[in-house]
Amino acid sequence: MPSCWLMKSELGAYSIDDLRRDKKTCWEGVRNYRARNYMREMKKGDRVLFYHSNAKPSAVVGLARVVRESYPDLYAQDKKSKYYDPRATADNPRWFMVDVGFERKFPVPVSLAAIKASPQLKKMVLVNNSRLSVQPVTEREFELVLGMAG
DNA sequence: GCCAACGTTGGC
DNA sequence: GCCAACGTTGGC
Repeated sequence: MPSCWLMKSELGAYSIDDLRRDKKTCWEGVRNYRARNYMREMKKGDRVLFYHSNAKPSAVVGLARVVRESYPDLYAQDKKSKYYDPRATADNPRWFMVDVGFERKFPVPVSLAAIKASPQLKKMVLVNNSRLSVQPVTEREFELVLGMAG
């Protein structure tokens, strides 16, 4: 059984509509070790809740799927990139990314407020560590969120 | 290795 | 725009 994850994107940076248009995208720019480590655990076919942060309201807005397993994030070695990190080298890329493909957009987003209000979702990482941009989701949590999306 | 200072994330 | 929570950096 594939694992489940939640990945955040700032609404203004890259939205579910952008992913629907692009069909798939590389998830560059993650510069947090925990988030990076989770991406390295991802397997092709894993399911992803796509979350908009800095949105009104912030919400899970759709589904994506891992279509390529982790590989070096070369933006870290590109001086012109805003994701440039001088410590990243060809020998030790330091940062990694995955590719995710569009699956579907929810007709009704599942807001953070709704998730917080659900007693069954109290243990979601999203509720307890609001800053982690890539996080694991249990099978049950995943299904519950899907159910709330109608 | 501790911890203060600083920067970033992200909800509100 | 504010600020709490968290992560990172760097002096000692």
